[in-house]
Amino acid sequence: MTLDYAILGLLSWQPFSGYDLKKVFEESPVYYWSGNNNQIYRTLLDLHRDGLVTKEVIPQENLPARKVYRSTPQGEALLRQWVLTIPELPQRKHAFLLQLGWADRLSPTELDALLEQYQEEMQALAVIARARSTNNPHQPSRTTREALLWQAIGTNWVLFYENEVSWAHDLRTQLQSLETANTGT
Amino acid sequence: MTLDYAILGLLSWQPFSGYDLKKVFEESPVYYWSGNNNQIYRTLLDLHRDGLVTKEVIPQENLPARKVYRSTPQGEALLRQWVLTIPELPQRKHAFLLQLGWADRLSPTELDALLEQYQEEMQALAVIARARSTNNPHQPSRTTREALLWQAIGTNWVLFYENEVSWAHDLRTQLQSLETANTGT
DNA sequence: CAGATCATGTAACTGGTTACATGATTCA
DNA sequence: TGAATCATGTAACCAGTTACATGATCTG
Repeated sequence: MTLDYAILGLLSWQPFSGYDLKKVFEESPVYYWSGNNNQIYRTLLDLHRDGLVTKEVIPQENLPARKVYRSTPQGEALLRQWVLTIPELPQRKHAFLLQLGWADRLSPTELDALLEQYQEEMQALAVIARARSTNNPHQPSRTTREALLWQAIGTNWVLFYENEVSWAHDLRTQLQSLETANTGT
Repeated sequence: MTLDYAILGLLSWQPFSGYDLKKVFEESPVYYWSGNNNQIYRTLLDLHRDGLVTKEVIPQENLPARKVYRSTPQGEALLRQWVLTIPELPQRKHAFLLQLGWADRLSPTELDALLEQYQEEMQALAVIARARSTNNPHQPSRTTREALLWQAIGTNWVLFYENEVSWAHDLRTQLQSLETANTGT
């Protein structure tokens, strides 16, 4: 799994509490996980048990104590080791493609409506991704190189969505010309 | 979940046994799942229990009986309903991007090696995807339109990988020019 | 003789999601 | 008054993977 490394990375940059992390996961598209408590709190316990992070308990009046985690040298070492690891292949779960595969039973109008909706959703996500890649507080830029890297990560998401947009657009025009070819005869 | 619809789709096209389906999932990149028995056999039982498919048991000498499934009118109706459903957003699990986010602790050589490897892997997958999109027995083409749709599905995968290739390439040249800018001063 | 292919299936586990629980404080 | 924010955590569940088990037959 990668959630532990994702958290370890963030903690190697800044101290965070579980609650903070949850918000990072919710707000940043790079951290694709559904900001869900369960895993975050449990991984923090694991990381702490393994000596990869330290835990500082900060009591608060009338609120549960904040537990702030920081990475240790062992954590840093493990992180560096992971970063050098051979790259994992990106995985896509593209249910819509399967849906399309059996969409020949739809009328031309129904099919185009489906694709139009998809195209618009992807367009919207591209816009959001572009906006967020420019101003995102959840990414470090301690050096020019690090800023460039995070810039590239943002760009990757933008390109991904834009790719889908133009693909959907192309398919729609292809379908349309096929339609006119059929009726025009 | 979508595995049930994926199977229902295939069965609406051709009769398949669990074993057949397993191979389809293994061989086709569109059906991203790891051709794993457990889920396939269990979904088939579920689909049959719900009257969406029929089961025909074909005894064989010295081999376990083949159980061949076919979709029923109810299955076809449910499939059509699903196909009309609002498109699900594609999900990416891109661990490598996270890895990159913390890769500023690597030397320029280490970092470039990582990206080079990624680029090559994506290039290889693009080639495979392109080859498979042209000759794939696991996709129906009962009409021109259906053939076009499956063609588009294949193209989507190719574009996805090619997109990653050019992204990685761009990033590498950016990093390199940053390097020479630094050392050149 | 070892390993692949045909064909079924089950057990155990990991990863991830949703929903629940507590309880004070602030804001509309 | 109802919802959001701060901050912790647990329970129950679903999806998906790996590995195991059987046993004949074919291929290198």
